[in-house]
Amino acid sequence: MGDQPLRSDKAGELRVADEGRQVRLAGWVASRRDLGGVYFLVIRDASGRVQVVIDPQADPAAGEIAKDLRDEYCVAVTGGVRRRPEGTANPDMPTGEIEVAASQVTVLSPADPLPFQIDDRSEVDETRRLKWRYLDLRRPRMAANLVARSRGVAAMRRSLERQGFMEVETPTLIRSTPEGARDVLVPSRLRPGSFYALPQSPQLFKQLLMIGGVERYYQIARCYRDEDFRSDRQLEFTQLDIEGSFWGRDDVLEALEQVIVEVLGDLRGIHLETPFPRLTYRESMDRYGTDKPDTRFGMEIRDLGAVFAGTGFRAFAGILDSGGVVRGINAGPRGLSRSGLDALGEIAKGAGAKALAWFVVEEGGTLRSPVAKFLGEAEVAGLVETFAAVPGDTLLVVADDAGVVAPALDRLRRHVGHPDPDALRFLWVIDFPVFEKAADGSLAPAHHPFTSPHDVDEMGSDPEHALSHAYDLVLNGSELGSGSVRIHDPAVQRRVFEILGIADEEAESRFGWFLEALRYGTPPHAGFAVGIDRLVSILQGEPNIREIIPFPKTQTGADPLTQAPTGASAEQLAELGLAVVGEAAGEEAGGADPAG
RNA sequence: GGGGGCGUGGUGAAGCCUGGAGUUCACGUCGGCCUGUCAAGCCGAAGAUCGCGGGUUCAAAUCCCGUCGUCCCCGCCA
Repeated sequence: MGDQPLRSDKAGELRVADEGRQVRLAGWVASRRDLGGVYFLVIRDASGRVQVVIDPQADPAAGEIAKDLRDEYCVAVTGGVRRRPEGTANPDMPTGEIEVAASQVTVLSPADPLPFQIDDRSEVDETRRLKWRYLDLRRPRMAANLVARSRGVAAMRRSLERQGFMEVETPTLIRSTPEGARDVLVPSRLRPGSFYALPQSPQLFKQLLMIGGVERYYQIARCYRDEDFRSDRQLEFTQLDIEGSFWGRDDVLEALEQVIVEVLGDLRGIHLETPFPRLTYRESMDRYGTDKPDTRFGMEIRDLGAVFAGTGFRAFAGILDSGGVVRGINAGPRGLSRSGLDALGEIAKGAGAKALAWFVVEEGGTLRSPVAKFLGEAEVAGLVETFAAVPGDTLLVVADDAGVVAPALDRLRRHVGHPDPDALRFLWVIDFPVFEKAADGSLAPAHHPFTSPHDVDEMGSDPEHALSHAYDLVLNGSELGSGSVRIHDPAVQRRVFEILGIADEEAESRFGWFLEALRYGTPPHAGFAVGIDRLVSILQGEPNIREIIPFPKTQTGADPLTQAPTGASAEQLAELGLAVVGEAAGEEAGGADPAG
């Protein structure tokens, strides 16, 4: 050994062209087959795997070591590359034409019996995978996901560097600006009783960079939001954050389209057509009932107001008279039983609708439905025509306030739709409203208060209809990210705070440092942030972002591997001027490392 | 905060509804045989407080209550 390099070649890269070469491999024992007079090993490293043959007759020493090898031993192998004997090539392996005849085998590090097998043959309980995540990362699925993530991020950097962006880091210990999501707080030792927050996004810092003359900024930014977990949400996650000066919305969208094209070219080997479709928020709500439509399938929402204008069906008439809407989708040929249709009704109710009216189109254009008897001939014909329905189609109709009908039809549509799992439908949703209506009917800001409204006067006079320069990127029904044109005029910013009900003094105390910055010649600027975990998880066909994160946390914020979070020692708490009180105080702070 | 699913040798599953001896299957582990295998094969063995606590019962993996862990969804995520 000594000065000799541990490895001369990567296991997965050996080919027939290497025949006759002496090579030195290092990797893990992926499998060992003992045929009684000859051993076959499969050696795996990050590049792939290759078969190694050990002949104890020719090499008694190597044979002795091979006898004791077990799965996942870390080993070094020296030997000659040779073509496999006639008829023994393995077409399923890229290295299947050759094998390495070992002359020397060294155990670099033995391995205990494994808590689960290193292959993708069976689903292993996720908590177990996370507890031994370093072993899970050796499995093909996770290894491939790490590679995909790395290549995706590299493609983003490549595209942005080519477009003249500069990567700048922003702090992760920042002032808390309690808006939106809950902050993750970090206590300060030097100022006991004071706290930093971890950034929910680099929002204000990237705007300061614009004021600082950076003009084209990007960052692969870790973000923290202390809200409940979902399959697409973790306590910490990663965004591609970008911002540009002297820029408008279309500049942002076009720059990002180039980034996405670069990523897809690398990860999927396809060239996406640009520009991506753009829907206004209004259009998206009308056609799909959501601001993140899955356009991999049709079933668009149709408005039936004209069909039922003056209807004798009192349920519909009453709703239309009081300003509600009657809308529906053609769910296509479902062949559903009564109970299946009732189950759809439950889905609609679960989304807030009072009822679902279903119609099955029969031969001759008549409708089978509990409410068919209330409808006139013209209404039946109108329904069939509006949905371009053919016999066998199931029509699902909801009548209520528009704000109730949209989510109900959205949920129904997603439930009955059959999206092509291989399709990738990127689109932009633009012109979001400034405010969205909460469940209780009150108006709440839909975006952060630095988002530029189309017209700040309209924002004050007609808040319900005011639009903002905010936009989202959507892929296959998932929100990948959002951005906006920012306010660069301090006067406008003050008006916006005012309209949002944030008093001058409050704005001053929370954001004074930022408002002052706006006063020193702020360039018009706009930007965006893309959820990298979400993007890669969809491209990898993974059901959740934990598969894309090397060391994720469980739904309760725990890490099964390290057991984080833990309590803190009395010494740590004392230094920080903190005391644990209430129920939490009863729990043992045993996990803390007193040596800290 | 709410609704739902899951928890059975090291791993994955079946068993649970309809209670009756820790029963079954595949993988892994350990030992033996085997000189061209590649999810090697064949033979044999070991390995479990059925997540935990309580209750019902003559009897609980199974039924009930609680609890812990985990996953999915609603709320929440400017």
